Amino acid sequence: MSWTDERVETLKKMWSEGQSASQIAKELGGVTRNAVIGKVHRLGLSNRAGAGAAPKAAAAAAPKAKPAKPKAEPKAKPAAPAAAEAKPAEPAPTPKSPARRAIIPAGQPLPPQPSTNEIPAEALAKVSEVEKKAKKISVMELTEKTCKWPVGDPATDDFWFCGLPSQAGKPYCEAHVGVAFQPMSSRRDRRR
DNA sequence: CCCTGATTCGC
DNA sequence: GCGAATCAGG
Repeated sequence: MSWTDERVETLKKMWSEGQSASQIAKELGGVTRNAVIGKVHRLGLSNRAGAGAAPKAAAAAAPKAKPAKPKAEPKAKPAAPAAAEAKPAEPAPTPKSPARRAIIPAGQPLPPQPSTNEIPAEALAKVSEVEKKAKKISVMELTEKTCKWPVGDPATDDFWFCGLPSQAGKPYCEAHVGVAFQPMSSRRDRRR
């Protein structure tokens, strides 16, 4: 398979939508997630741009020597130029917030329950976006791999669980993890 | 072990 | 340019 305009278009679209590389690969067919990621990088959209892309520009290119075990001596580490600008006003963070009363019946552990604290508009937007395509599964269908974020009022039939694929070890999907946990300041970090 | 994206490097 | 292999991490 080759990267036709159409396929690239789909790739861009899905990537900016937050789809994972494997999902995109599956959708396109004929390619692996590696191929997708590789293409994403070559296209220069490794960073999920599109909307609230925080301009984390000029990352200090630590002039540290890497004593590690270099397979091959790289020529240099050209710190990315990172021309970050274009800051489209973040669309209003979803005023769509019907009176949500206590979710979760009588459970004790309930990490979520936003509204009290300020959650990044981006995170909220992400959640509402996710809730639209949530699988809406019942409690019976929850597994180790499904997001267990409850939505709606348990007292009504308008209650379901997100059900989207959760990260290993985490009870929620990426989006819900974002609003469930405050300390999400440990991300975006150049490895190696 | 499941998954994620990131990077390298032979092709 | 491509993507498998590899790596780093949740």
